[in-house]
Amino acid sequence: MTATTEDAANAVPDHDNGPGRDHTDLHTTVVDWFDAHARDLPWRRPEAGAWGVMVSEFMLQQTPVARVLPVYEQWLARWPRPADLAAEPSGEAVRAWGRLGYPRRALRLHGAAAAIAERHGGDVPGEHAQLLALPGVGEYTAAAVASFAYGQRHAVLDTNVRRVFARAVTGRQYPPNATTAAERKLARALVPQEAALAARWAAATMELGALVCTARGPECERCPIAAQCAWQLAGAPEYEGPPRRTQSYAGTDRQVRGRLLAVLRDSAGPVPQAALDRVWHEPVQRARALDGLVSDGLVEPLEGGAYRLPQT
DNA sequence: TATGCGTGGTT
DNA sequence: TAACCAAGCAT
Repeated sequence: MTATTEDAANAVPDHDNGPGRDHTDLHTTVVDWFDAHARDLPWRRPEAGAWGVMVSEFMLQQTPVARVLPVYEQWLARWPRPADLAAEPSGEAVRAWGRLGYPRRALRLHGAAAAIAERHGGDVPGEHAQLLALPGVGEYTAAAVASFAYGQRHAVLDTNVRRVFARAVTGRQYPPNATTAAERKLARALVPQEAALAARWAAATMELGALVCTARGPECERCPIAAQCAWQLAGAPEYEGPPRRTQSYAGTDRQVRGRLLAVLRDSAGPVPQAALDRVWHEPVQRARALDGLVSDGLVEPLEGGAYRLPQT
């Protein structure tokens, strides 16, 4: 593969990521900051276990911590082990998901629990490859669970870490739209050698991005590495690059799906077609959205035109 | 690689 | 007040 413009644009100076470079001071500074400032989140407590970590990671995919907290607590109380969730219909997972958004995650978490019960004796696997094979688990989540729950050494590259590295190392206000090979390479180069430290580094860099090095209004005065931050040293230049397009929502199928599913979720039994028809005026889009929910396995059609959450 | 996929708080 | 943003994944 030839070097692309993007690769060149995201190249990191040799003095920052040269192979074998020692980043001990950086690791120490960030991890010490984490020890002093980390939030006390339930999935970080020892009693959460690997299942707690996995549940939290699913819920935190694109959903803020504050909204996850109450649902997480109820979820773990009801389904303390993967097999407990696997024993229930997937519709119960969708219902318990509530308004966290992206309800396909609930379906995938249920599927992951079933796979864990069947293939792994009911225990969340510790191997990255086995985690990655579970529904709803991608590169980030596999690395996060292996790192946080099992103390393994992985590059954990989420949106927070990408932003921290973009600023502190690459000198840009924001990372590229899509994760690049250069970002992955940099993340790997910065992982501490020792596994236990690597796991703390992963959590610490994420926390720094979540609390201090935020997307809007970063609080550089509070940042432990502001003095070494490439973006700060460059004078905090504004982001240059393709517009980071924000997703529209109003009037989309997603909005219609959300309304349809809300009715199903809040209803104990089957919902007649007529009740669903009331959530959206435009019949073609309404039917398309409902079809999509059915084909996604989020909704089950019944004889006679009624619908319900899946019973399987 | 670009797109679809929810929801609600913040600026 | 729209736009932005939030621990991504699957296709």
